[in-house]
Order: sequence, then structure tokens, then C-alpha cells
Amino acid sequence: MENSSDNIRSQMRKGLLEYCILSILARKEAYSSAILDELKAANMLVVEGTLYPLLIREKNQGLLSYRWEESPQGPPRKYYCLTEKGRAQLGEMDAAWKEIVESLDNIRNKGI
Amino acid sequence: MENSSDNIRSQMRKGLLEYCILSILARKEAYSSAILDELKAANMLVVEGTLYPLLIREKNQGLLSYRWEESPQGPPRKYYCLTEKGRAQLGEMDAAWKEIVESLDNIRNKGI
DNA sequence: TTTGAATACCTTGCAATACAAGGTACTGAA
DNA sequence: TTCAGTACCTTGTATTGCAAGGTATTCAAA
Repeated sequence: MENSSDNIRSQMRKGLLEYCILSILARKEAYSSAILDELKAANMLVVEGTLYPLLIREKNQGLLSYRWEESPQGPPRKYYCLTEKGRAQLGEMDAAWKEIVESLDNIRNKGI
Repeated sequence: MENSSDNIRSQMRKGLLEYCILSILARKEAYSSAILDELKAANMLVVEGTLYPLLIREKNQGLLSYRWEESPQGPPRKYYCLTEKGRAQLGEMDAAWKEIVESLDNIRNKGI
């Protein structure tokens, strides 16, 4: 096993990536590498092999759409943006996240 | 697919159960059904088939220990409590959780 | 012109998690 | 002795995230 702290963090991040991605795309459209950079900057570390299938999944669910755009250097980029459905789901996720934070606060600090 | 909100919540809860269980046992020892009830009360809904393997896993990692105790009615109960190692890990999880909440807050509200 | 570096896309196979749906076993009362 | 209630546990499956690959485009340097 690698670093135990890393394990703990990565385990806790599970299930939150979809929320992160919709949040990032709610601000502005972006292509995969840019999303990756934002996640890394926020310490929600991810690798390509995680991100690509996730984006494809969200696109297939109708939460995202994309368009191709030429890059100043290298191959064209796939710019993703939120659909109406994606925005609706992001709203639900906001509520769910708020509840979870409250639940954990309750469980952790109850009776102190 | 069942209720979409339920799906979202259950997805987000992933990876947080271990933290919840250590938190509950940090207050007082408890047996499985009591833990289950606390999790349900906190809206961190879980079923037996999830909880038992998790407890066994944490026990095997040395985070928990248990003792048998006679029940006023029915079969004996397995009372779990935190070990020293479990307490240490709970401390690390507190830090990890705090960071994750901050990260998500950053991602969600950046630039508002 | 062709080779390489940088960028960007994507897939496959694996390990771990949580769940659904079962099963076993002890106790006391009907 | 049978049944309801309580408590334990297992097996099989879907999903997630990761590691480790692969393909394709562009441009610059050899």
C-alpha cells in the first residue's frame, strides 16, 4: 500500500467527481485537459483514464454536449458544456451535497 | 432507474461510510444494528449487506475490535469499538474530509 | 522528408465499493 | 414444537476509479 493518507483521500473523493465536473462546466465550457487541470488545482486529483469515461457517460446521459474546436497547436479539442438537463442535475447535486455535509457534521460532532 | 435523487445521493455517499462508522464508534461502542440505526437516522442510508463486510474489513485492518455480549432477547451481539489505530485513522479522516469540503466549495463557488 | 516532441483523444483490464437477495442461528412466547 | 423477532453473515452483480496502455494530429528540427 502506498501512502495511507492518500488512500483515505482518494476513497473519500469517490462519487464526487461527477459533481465536480458539472460544477466546472457550469462556469464555462472546457475541454478535457483543462478540466483535468482544474481538478488537480483543487486537489481533486484525477487521471485521464478516469475522466474520459466519465465525460462520455455524462454525455450519454444527456447532461453534457460537446463541439469540436481547432487547437492552436496539436489535434482538435472537444469542448464540453452543460445541457439543460445537466443544469437541473447540478441543482439536485447541490442539494444532495448540502445534506451530506450536514449528515456528516451530525454524525461526527453529535453530543459534543 | 429508480428515483434520480436517490441515485445522486447514494453515489455521493460512496467512500464516506467508513468515516461515518469510525465517527459513531468514537462516541461509544455499538453493535451492528445500532450502527445501522444511527446511519439511517443521519440519512446515510445503508443496508446490512453493506455494513457487515465493512465492519469486518475495518476489523481486519486493525481499526476496530469487538467483544460478544449477551442480548436481553435473541442471539448475542457483537459490540465493536475503536482501537488506537482506529482513532488515529479517524484523525486523518477528519483532515481529509475538511480538505474535500473546502475543495468542493472552491470548485462550486469559484468566481462568484 | 522523416523523425520526434507535444498535445489530445480513447480503451482495456483490474480492484474496491455498495447493494440486492439470499442464508444461518439463537431466544422466548404462543 | 413451531413461529416471530433478533442478530449474525455470504454470494453475485453493477458501478466506479485507476493503471497502463494505444491512436491520431500538428509543428519544428534534423
